Amino acid sequence: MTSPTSEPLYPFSEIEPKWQAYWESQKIFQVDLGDVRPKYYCLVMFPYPSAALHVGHGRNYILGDAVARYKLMRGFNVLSPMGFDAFGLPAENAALKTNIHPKVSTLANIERMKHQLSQWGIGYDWSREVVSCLADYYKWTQWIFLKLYEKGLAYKKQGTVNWCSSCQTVLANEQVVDGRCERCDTAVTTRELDQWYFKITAYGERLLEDMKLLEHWPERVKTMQENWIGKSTGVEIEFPVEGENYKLACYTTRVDTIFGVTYLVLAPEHPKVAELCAEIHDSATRAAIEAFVRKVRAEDRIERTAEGTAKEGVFTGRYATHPMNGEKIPIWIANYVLPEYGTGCVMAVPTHDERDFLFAKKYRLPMRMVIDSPKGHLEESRMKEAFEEEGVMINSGAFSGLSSREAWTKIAEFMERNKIGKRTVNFRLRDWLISRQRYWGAPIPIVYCKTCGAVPVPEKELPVVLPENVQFKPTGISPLKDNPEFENTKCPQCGLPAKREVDTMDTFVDSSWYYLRYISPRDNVRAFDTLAVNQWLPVDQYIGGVEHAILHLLYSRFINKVLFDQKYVGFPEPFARLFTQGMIIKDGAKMSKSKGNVVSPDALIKKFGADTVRLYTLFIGPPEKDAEWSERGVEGAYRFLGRLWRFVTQAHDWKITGAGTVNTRELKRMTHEIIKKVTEDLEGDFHFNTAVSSIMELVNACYQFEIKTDEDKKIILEAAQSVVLLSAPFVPHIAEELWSRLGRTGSIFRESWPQYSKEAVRKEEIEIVIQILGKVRSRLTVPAAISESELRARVLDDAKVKECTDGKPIKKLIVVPGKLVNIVV
RNA sequence: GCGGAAGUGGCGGAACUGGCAGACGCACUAGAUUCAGGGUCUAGCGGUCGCAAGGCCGUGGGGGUUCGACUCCCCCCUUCCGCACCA
Repeated sequence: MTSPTSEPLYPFSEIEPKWQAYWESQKIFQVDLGDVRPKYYCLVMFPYPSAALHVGHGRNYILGDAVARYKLMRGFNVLSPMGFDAFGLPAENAALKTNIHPKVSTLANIERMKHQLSQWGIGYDWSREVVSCLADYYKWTQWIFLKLYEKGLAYKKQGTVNWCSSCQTVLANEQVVDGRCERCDTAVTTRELDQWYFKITAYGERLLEDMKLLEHWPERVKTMQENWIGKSTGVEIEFPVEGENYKLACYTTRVDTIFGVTYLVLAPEHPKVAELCAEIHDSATRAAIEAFVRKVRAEDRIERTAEGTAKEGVFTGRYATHPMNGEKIPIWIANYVLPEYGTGCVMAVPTHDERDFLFAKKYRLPMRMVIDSPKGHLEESRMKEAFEEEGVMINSGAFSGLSSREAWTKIAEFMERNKIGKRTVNFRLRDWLISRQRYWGAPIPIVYCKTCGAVPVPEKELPVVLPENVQFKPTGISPLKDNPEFENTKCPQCGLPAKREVDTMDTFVDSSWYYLRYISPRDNVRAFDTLAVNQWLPVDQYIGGVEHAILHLLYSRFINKVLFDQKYVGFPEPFARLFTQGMIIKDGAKMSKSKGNVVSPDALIKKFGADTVRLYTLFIGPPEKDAEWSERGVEGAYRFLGRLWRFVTQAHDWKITGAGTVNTRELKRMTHEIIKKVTEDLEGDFHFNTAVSSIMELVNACYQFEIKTDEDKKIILEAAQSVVLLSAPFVPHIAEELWSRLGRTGSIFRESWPQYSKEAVRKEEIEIVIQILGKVRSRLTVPAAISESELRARVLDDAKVKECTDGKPIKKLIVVPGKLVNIVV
């Protein structure tokens, strides 16, 4: 353990504040949007302003900063902005305990975070800071709402919604994780409420389709979005109801099993349930059905939709007609059919659907096999589970004998010709519920007028300012309801007294467009400047946590597409490249205050300096993977920086006196080799961990060098300069300091990234591995330019080869140029 | 169940397009330093047999392709993540 009283390995505590102040005074990160250099928009997901950052949060900012600094040195005009996703529940909940207004605590947290970020040496263009809870920002969030409203993409409807009893507000589907509130982990219940939605379902197809454009997004994120959107292709089939003049529509993806339908099932919420039951004259049966419907509707949504939940149902006493064979099909109501997916009515095929199988077994409903397994015929009476695979059609009229796959299309076509059904597409994606019954959010810009109805607040009257003097105790009704000054207004259309919408918007609306605002953050006539935005976006590199794979990233893509359709932006996707970094784990768990495993950066920075924390964070492992934080590892990084410091200062004074095991030519070659390696690591998927290890190798090699000639001085200086330049994006403070100690003036971030010379990288002599039957038996050092025939001769002449082959005939000699020779005997 | 990612020393992890497995770091061992500690430097560090030279085994398991497999193919096991009664 490094003792706190020991001398520092290098004067980090002096140089770090010095260079941080220098960067600020030199405006290194302030961007002139009109600069001639090619643009590079490097964006780190803006954080919620929490009280204190830990090293896990740090990884995010350090990665982004390393990318930004690297691109700066590559000659790009780099935009690296930062802001705060400042509305939201935590501040409001804290306020209930501390009595400090959310605005006050949020702004204080922002200041503290900014201080921490600057201590880390993270460079941003702070002149572009956006704070989503300030009126000059949320004014435009409200404007976005109006843009959706104009196109019918924001609407209000009564429906079953997720309710968190602890947060006292509704939640979007995306915010319910395993049946629990994403924020507070309380089990989510349901309520019937009249709420505002964004019609994201209208964009389901395009959100899916345009994933083709997201070449540089992680596969897992794309897969998660794909699953969430949940597109399925099937057929909607109409079943005439006996004794009625209407039909029940069923959605199925397995139209090939149509001849196996032995009953229909309605969701208890299906609109036709009441109508069907009204015709039932037996009052006891009717009462039983009504009781069942009431019971299921009252059930907890989450429990009801869990897979293991027992299937229950009642027979309605009514029948439908099978559209293909005219059979009489009983109509049931059951808990396992969901009202919101498909048509809320399912054609049941017990033989080929496991859920229908279980239900049919329980209620002794008939089954009919219509697809034979390729492995042999199955008897309905002996089946233990449904056969859900493909096979050969049987008992299916004219379609018998076809493969089920073939029959699928033929039956669908037949149905379309005969107007029985039509092919349709279904999505699992639901509309985005954006109303929240809490205080700390952007008010929804709608006014309710007795004569005009719901009227959008005109753009000119934005922002609808969130009043500050509000009792925001959560009651399940928006606290703004208790503020007559806010609620009472005049109808923008007729001027008569009217009431404002009192709900606020989901904070994910705030964060779904902030990346546009950074381009013209102080513009008070429009949300963003289309021309400038089209120049600067899509974002070249977006960096953030994978926890936003669905929520924020799907919402942003959606909002961007809405703006694209209205020609406010000229690009269909907002983020060209996405990088999702892994979590930092401590003692096997994610860092959190409640677990008490939080590693605070403040003490570490004090003890080892920010560069050490940065270096270790980058070196800890592949940035996209989770990694376990280790204090020992931090010390290793610190020791390396000490070694780097000593090396560069000694190299400058020509004091390198290593054992001389690395010669002049070799050191030059290594220098260029490592410039190449580090550059490739950064150009690829941010392999910072291997980039750092390469730099370590070069420093190690330099310590093996001995300066004897003037040429040696030149070479060691080149190595030293290269090491400093290459490490600058990772450890900017020490790099600046060493750069200046090497006699250079000005910021190292105004320097160009080093270029390697192909000439210097080339080896004159190479070591060839000699394998016999794939096993390494010998090595041979030969000139790099050696001809193959010459190499063969040298190999066969090798003493070790002669010994191992021992007169055995050589069957084959495989030569991999520049690498190895394998001898087959 | 479906989908995704992964499995390499005591640990974190390297390994280009099939070509020397274990780079770099941590931990550890021994030694050096007028050496309390820390720091620094030198050497060692997958397993196993051997005094050594060297041999054999080794990238979750089992098969296969190949002159050659951590890498490609087939089967299986395990872990993590996402979705999940979506018809």
